[in-house]
Amino acid sequence: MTVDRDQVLRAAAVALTRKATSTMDEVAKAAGIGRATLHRHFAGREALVRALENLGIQEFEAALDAARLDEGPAGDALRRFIGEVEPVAGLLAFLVTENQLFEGEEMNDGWARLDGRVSALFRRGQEQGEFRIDLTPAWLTEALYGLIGSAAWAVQDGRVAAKDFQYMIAELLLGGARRSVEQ
Amino acid sequence: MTVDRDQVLRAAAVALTRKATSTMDEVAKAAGIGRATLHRHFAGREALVRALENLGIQEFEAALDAARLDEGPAGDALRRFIGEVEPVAGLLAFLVTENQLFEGEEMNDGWARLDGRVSALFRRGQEQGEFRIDLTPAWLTEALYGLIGSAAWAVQDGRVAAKDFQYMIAELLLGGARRSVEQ
DNA sequence: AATGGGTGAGACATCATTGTCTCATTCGGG
DNA sequence: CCCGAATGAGACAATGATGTCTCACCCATT
Repeated sequence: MTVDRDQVLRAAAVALTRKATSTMDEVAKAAGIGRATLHRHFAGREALVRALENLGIQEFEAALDAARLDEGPAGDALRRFIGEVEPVAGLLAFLVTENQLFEGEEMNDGWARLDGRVSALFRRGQEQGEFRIDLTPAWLTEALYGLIGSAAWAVQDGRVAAKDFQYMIAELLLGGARRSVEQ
Repeated sequence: MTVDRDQVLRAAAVALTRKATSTMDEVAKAAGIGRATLHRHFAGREALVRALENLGIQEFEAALDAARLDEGPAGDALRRFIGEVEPVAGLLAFLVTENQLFEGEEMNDGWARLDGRVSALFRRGQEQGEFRIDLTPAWLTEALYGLIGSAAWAVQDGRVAAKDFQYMIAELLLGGARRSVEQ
């Protein structure tokens, strides 16, 4: 009887990922509940998006933890992270394009923390001689986000196979398109 | 006196790139004209977005032409293209996220044509032994779009320098983050 | 079986945006 | 210099989404 808030959030994430301008009514239907109930759990659309933001940050952080970024070669850590982040890729793509989140001054500082951890991984890779130093950690971080979003979108659209998600992103980000002697 | 339609479109592109949900009133103000005039030139918001789509496709195609994709090494051609596409990167990022464009069946077939030309470049690079073959042309095309969008956003936000736009994208896409013997 | 909390459906007012219209003004070509 | 076309500002109705409320109903607990 009682609605599972977390389940509603995940359904909302799917609906909004598919169409960012979905109405509260569409979100409610996607979650299999009534619009009134949706409003009972989230004061409004704003609150819903904020809750999704928190969920996304939380899962992103969980993926970072599970990937153990500090252990082993930075490239391997990056591969682990991409594998862990795959289930949330669609939600993250939605949140990133929801640029109104980043307009106000009340920007969730969780993003900065996540950016910091990802940047730190790239920096570690550079300091240990594994990554090239002419591409800044900030850019590598942005690029990783962009590739994750692109891959999530391509998989959702059936242009690439879901099973290749981790491989495609990691190989492109680490090795690039150029054929090199190693590999 | 008479409004320059092309100039209005470019102003609209800037406004909508910055905030995808900008109202017609905001777009009009951004273009320095009245809302009534905006409606006189574009029958409605739908028509405006369609016009922007056509503009984006046209400029994208112009960038492809200017880059002479068939000439020389594929990597060099890609670099030229990235340089040429830089001025339209923001508009393209907006159009790609405006996924409602791709819901209806009346999807502008210009996108397929552009995708084809970009994919062909990657395929040529693979056939000539310049690019690795374990990453599909379709994925490399998606990745290129994603990186262009990420870079445009990062530059707009001041996280990376505008002058590095071409270099960052090309180096990452071609060579990847890993340090390799060549380079 | 009785009870109470949570829910779905719908009604309702409110609000923002859109699209259309009018009218005064202004700019440019003849 | 004058006339006409295009513009800006504002009024207006229509539309769609939002947020709130009521009420009947269902299910779980007691």
